[in-house]
Formats: sequence, C-alpha cells, structure tokens
Amino acid sequence: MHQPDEELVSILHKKGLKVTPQRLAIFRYLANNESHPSAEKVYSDIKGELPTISQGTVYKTLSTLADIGVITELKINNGQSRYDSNTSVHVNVICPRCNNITDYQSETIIKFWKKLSKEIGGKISGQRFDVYKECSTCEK
Amino acid sequence: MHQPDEELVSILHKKGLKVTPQRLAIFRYLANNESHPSAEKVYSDIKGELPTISQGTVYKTLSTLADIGVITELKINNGQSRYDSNTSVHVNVICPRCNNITDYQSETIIKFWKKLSKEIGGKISGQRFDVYKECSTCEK
DNA sequence: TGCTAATTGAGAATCATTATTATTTAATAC
DNA sequence: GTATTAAATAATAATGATTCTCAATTAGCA
Repeated sequence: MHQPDEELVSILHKKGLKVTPQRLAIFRYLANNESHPSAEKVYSDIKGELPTISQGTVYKTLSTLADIGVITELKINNGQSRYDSNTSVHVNVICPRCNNITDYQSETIIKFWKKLSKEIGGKISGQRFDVYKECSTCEK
Repeated sequence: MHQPDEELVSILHKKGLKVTPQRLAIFRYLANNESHPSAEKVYSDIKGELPTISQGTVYKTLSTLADIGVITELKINNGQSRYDSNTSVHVNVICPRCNNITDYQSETIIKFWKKLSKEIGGKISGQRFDVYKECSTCEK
C-alpha cells in the first residue's frame, strides 16, 4: 500500500485548503477500504481514531474530498451515498439486495469510455457505470 | 405516439395488480415525457388530470411502476429521484448544474452492454450508465 | 349488486443530509 | 515561539425527499 497522504496534502495546498487530521484520517480510511462505505459507516469507524469527530464533519469532509476529485460519491437506490477512492473509469457492481458494491475494471470499459466520450463530445466532467447483480452472499 | 395503456394493463393483470386511474395517468404522463421528471413534478403536473391525487400516491405509484419494470428510477446527486419510461439500455446525459437529463442511445452502447454483461456474468438484473456534461442552456 | 382485498388520500414520521453558530485550530506573519 | 486570522470543526437544529400509518374508497370478481 502506497502513502496516500502526499497526494492529498499536495492537492489541498493547491486548492488553498487546510490539511487537518480529520481530512487525512477520512481519506486514508477510504484509500484502504474497498467496501464503498456510507457516511454513517465512515463516522462510526473513524471514531476509533478521532473520538471527538462529529457526523457533520464527516459529511462535509467527504463532500470536500469529492469536490477536489480524490474520491467519488455514489448516490445509490436506498437513499444513501457511498464513497469510493477509486476515481478511475470503472463499473460499480451493486447487489440490489444488500447494496454491497465492488468495482469492476477491464479493457472493454476503457475502450468503451474512449469511444463513447468522443461520440457524445462536448465538455464531459465525469461518468458513472453501474451494473446490478446479486452478490455471492445474497445468492445463497 | 402509440397507445401505452395496453402494455401497462397487461403487465398489471399479469402481476395481479389493479388497474387504477392513478396508475394509468402517471404511466401515460411519463410515456409522453422525455424530461425525466421528479416525483414532485409528476405530482404537480398530474393534478390537472386528477385533482385529488396525493403526493403519497404519486410516490407509491412511481415505485410500483418501477418494480414491475415499465419505468426506471434514477437517484441523482441532488438527492431526488427522476423517472424515465425509456427502459432500454442507454446513457443518461446529466447536466451537473441544472440536473437536466437526456437519453443517449447508440450502437456503441448496445455492443458494450452485450460484451460487458457477458464478461461480468451471473444474474444481472439491470444497469445504469451516466455521463455528466453541461447542457446547452447552462453552457451559456 | 355485494363482497373483499388492494389502493388511495391525508397527514405524521423517518432518515439522510445540510445549515447554523460558537469554538477551535492550521497556516502565516511577526 | 507567539499573535493573528480565516478556515474548519463540533454540536445541534433544520430541511427535504421519501416512507409509513390508517381510515376511507374502489377495482375486480362472485
């Protein structure tokens, strides 16, 4: 696992934002977490490291990190947002039962995105590809 | 414009659900509407036809129509759901400023979906492809 | 025409998220 | 190091979309 802090610190400086323990901890947590946690999950897990952090700070920090582009926010069908430190083009494989999310990446997706973005044209600022598929746990 | 009622009535019968004026009106409204309206917009527009309809009924009806697969629900980043009677594989081109949504369809997408669903495998129950791009109105 | 379960309408309740504000703190200058 | 100051945080209230509850109504069938 590489050091994610340097990247974040450099971007925060570039944007004129402060480097705070809350921002570092939440970013680090997501960088080491494949599970696309909700804000609530981030809050309850991060309290081990920062016991006095508030829910509001978690929400604002996640939103800030998404604004500067180091994480992505996914509003899913159960009404909550999930957060992902994988900012490259990929497919979110979402279990329609338990809302577990895993990332899927392949050449097919990269090529499709190249072709599609050219086809659509204009100032494209992002994309999101979801596939709904029952996870192995729910299948049973 | 073809008659959308027959299709809906047949599916409702198949599922053992009742054919109500509310369900017909909301489905017809969406079938003739490209703009991916919110529940609130559906409610305020449908009141012209059904003045006594309640917001709760609109929400429940939209959810029912999505459950039986005749419309799709899109939770977007401003926190609301948008509804679309286009249930074929397509890309939602979403304006990140005003949240206007237009559908984009092409061979590229059809081919990609065939390839991707084979690649991922398993019981896939749906998909959603979004592209964020400023609409012509917001560009100005 | 009457019966019955599903649906509707009205309003209360919920849940995730956002806003407010006083306090604290990171970053910069001295 | 210490002071300054604007930005960030913590606590809590407020919001907004959606869901729930339940009595009244209605579609579908006998």
